[in-house]
Amino acid sequence: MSIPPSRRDRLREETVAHIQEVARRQLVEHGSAGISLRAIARELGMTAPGLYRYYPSLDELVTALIVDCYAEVTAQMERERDALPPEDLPSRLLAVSRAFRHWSVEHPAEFGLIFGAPVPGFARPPEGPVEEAGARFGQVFRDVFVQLWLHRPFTAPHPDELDPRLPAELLRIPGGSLGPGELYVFVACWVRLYGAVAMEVFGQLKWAVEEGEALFETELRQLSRMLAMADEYRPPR
Amino acid sequence: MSIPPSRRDRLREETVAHIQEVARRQLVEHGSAGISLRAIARELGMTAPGLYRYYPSLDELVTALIVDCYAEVTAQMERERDALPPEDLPSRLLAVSRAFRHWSVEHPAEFGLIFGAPVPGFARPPEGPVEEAGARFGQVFRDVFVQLWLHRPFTAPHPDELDPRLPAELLRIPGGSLGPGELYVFVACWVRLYGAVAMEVFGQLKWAVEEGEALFETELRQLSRMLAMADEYRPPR
DNA sequence: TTTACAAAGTGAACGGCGTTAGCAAAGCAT
DNA sequence: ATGCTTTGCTAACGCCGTTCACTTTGTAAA
Repeated sequence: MSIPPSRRDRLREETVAHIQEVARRQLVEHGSAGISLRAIARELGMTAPGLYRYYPSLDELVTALIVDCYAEVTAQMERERDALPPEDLPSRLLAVSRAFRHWSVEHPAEFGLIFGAPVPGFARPPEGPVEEAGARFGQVFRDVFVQLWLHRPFTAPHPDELDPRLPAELLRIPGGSLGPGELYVFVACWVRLYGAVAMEVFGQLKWAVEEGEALFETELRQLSRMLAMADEYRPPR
Repeated sequence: MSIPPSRRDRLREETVAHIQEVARRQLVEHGSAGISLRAIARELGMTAPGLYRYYPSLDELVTALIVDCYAEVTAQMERERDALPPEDLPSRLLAVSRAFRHWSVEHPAEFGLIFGAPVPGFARPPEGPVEEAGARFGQVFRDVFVQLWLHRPFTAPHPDELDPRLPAELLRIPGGSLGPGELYVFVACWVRLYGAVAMEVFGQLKWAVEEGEALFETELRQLSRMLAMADEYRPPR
């Protein structure tokens, strides 16, 4: 099945890695709109049309970058999670949440690319590798959440309290044995974390709080209370 | 103080309105990156350099657009608020929240422009009219929230439960007589609403919920519970 | 080892972009 | 009628993504 990579294949992979690297730096320094094939080629000592041997368009390059970023934040969250004992699920939930925020705050351009407004011209199709990378990302928080509920269930709202359209939708989430009420709590928790991080990264929080971490930690503490793990909340470090 | 507008001044204002109108349409149809001076000029029957008599750069035009959008969503929220009796504060809070979501869902491009990732090249300075428009926008939800607390206070977390850095920061918010705990609840509520709307508009919610309104209404209902107005929650329409 | 083929990269060109500079016409006030 | 300001134009510069035709280079088959 797997053919040993020829010399040319290795060279090609190296070039691809080089291109992504330079593109990533341009993303960081000039924003997603500042990624330019000509500038990348210039920095690599080649010409812009040559890049079309590696990507069919600028959009596809940006898409590859999106997949990369998803994989990066996913890996960081998994790393922080795996540094804690598998049975300490409260700590693991706090860890993946904090890892998400840390990566996002330290990579605002990348965060905007994958979690911000999809640029109409730029790609974001429901099929393909972006969706898969996004699914793998979402799995990390979800898995820890489900494990937490299995080992120490919390009290969730009764399904009657949910919008009548919600339960059917929520049950499509691959959430083990969680009921609609618990699935809503899961989504609501993630919405809160996403909201806090997005507002901080996008600079929408400065009117209220300069130090994003202070708000985020308070949110985590309140979330812990909601998940019946208030006693297990610990400040970071 | 106010000089009657001369004929030329009127013409100028009309041209400015025209430009913004066309630019807005381009924003809607092609995204913020698709706004082009040349295309605007083409549609207006003039040439691109002529536009520089009205805006010093494309960035400034986009900035003007941002201010416009802020004013628009603000006005819509105020309109929905004022359609309800001043003493019915729970209904007013629900109304401004729903108005925020409705405007955002129906104007995704505009939402991305004002609430999404700031494009590095594009403007978003802390001074100037953008900040003012943003402040006026935030005031709407905040005013209703403060009024609600004054007339029917809810129980907020004790300041000890907040991150130690938070109270000092929160007390800078012009929030009447609210204490740190109540101010945190205010910010947390807004973060939840913002998070739910941003995820819906940015398409980050589809893995969980197709119908954004269902989640949003459930959030509103849970928020109502938190604000001791659970009995006053009513589904929309 | 020669030959055929595929891959990688180039230069030229097209149309689009924001922006600047210099210039002509029109409007306004004196 | 004279000056000045405002408005808009053309031309140009340097970017950009993308396509096309071409050369060079590496690989594999004969």
